Amino acid sequence: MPRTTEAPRARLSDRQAETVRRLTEAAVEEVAEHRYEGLTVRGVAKRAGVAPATAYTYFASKNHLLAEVFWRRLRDLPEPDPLPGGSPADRAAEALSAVALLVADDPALSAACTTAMLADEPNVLRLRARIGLRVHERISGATDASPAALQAFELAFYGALVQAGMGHLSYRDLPGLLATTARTIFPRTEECP
Amino acid sequence: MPRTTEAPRARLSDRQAETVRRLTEAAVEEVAEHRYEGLTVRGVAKRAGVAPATAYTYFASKNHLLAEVFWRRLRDLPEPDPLPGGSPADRAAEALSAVALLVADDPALSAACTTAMLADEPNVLRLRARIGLRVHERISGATDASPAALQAFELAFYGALVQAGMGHLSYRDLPGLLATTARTIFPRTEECP
DNA sequence: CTAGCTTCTGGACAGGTGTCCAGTTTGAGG
DNA sequence: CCTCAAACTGGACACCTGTCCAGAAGCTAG
Repeated sequence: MPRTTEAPRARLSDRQAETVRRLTEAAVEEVAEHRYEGLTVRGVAKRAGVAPATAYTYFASKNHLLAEVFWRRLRDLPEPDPLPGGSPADRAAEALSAVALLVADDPALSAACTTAMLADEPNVLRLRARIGLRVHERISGATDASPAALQAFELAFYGALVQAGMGHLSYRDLPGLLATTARTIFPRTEECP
Repeated sequence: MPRTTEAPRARLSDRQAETVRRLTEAAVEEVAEHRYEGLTVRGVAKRAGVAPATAYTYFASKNHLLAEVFWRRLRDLPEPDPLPGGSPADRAAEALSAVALLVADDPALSAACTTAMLADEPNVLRLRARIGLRVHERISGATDASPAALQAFELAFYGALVQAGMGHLSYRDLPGLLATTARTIFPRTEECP
């Protein structure tokens, strides 16, 4: 009986996991060439050397596929050091900057992932929940500020991510922006009685 | 020569403006019945008593149509009273709560508008720019806090809107959440020396 | 080696999308 | 009342999407 791995749909055999990996890699390449609009599941399948029907076995749509790309990168992101140097604000900003920069090397990819993540589909929804949880863990692990401050910063993070995904902000500016925002939200809590 | 009105595409005659109005109204009804996924431009056209080709004359896609619905409501929203009672935080929260609640009466509609607003299409992009400008005006008009605080709150607002659009937050909770967030971000500036 | 499962294939399918255009209706100006 | 341009119609079009399934190919246990 074949081994299994964590998977986009359920449990996968090694062979299936490899197919899925090739598909997600091909998706990254396709999006780099054709951007979000130009990417099709059939195109990704072709590039991955796989029949379209096979791709659809694992991914219900291109949004599902791209969301999986983001999720895999986030999953593989090492946890931030627990309480390293710096103020609570800096630690929080750093913890989320890493997430914001996950796909920042390729602008087309980051835009595509953002769009995909926002899709209203069951599979995307499931991935989004996982991602949201991970983000929440990262930020609450990075600082012990008040829940209201944490929530405010988390909201601002998603706002920034969406703005960047829509092209209103550059991904490269996100770390700086998050740092400024964190300093606006967090340190006051300590300074004021 | 017929009068013209501000329009989704360009300048419209009275007759065209009426057609567009009927289409946006029909869209609201359709989305209430069939939700975002079930809405089709052809369905909206039928309900509005108009040929599909006519609908496509004014709206390039269902996202464009739904974004227009949101934009029209925002356009018709009265400006917040300039500096009424309350702290800067309360004023800011109030100014943006009104925006968040624009489509909150119908959950399906609010979700649909959120999804549509995030689409990567030229027409939606144009509307988004207008809406972003309007939001920015509202918040900067409501308080004279520092630019960093304003930006932080604006980001949090969009974050909250997206979370609500994705169903992670209830629209009804947004005003309270925005108030809490505003109080976390703003008043400190004044209270601390 | 082979039986029997798992995985992949390739092509057909129904449905939806946005575009186009020749032809009809509408209504304002003369 | 008539003219004529603006606005709408309806149906055909090419394309894309996700689903399905019968059969081929690949692996693994016996």
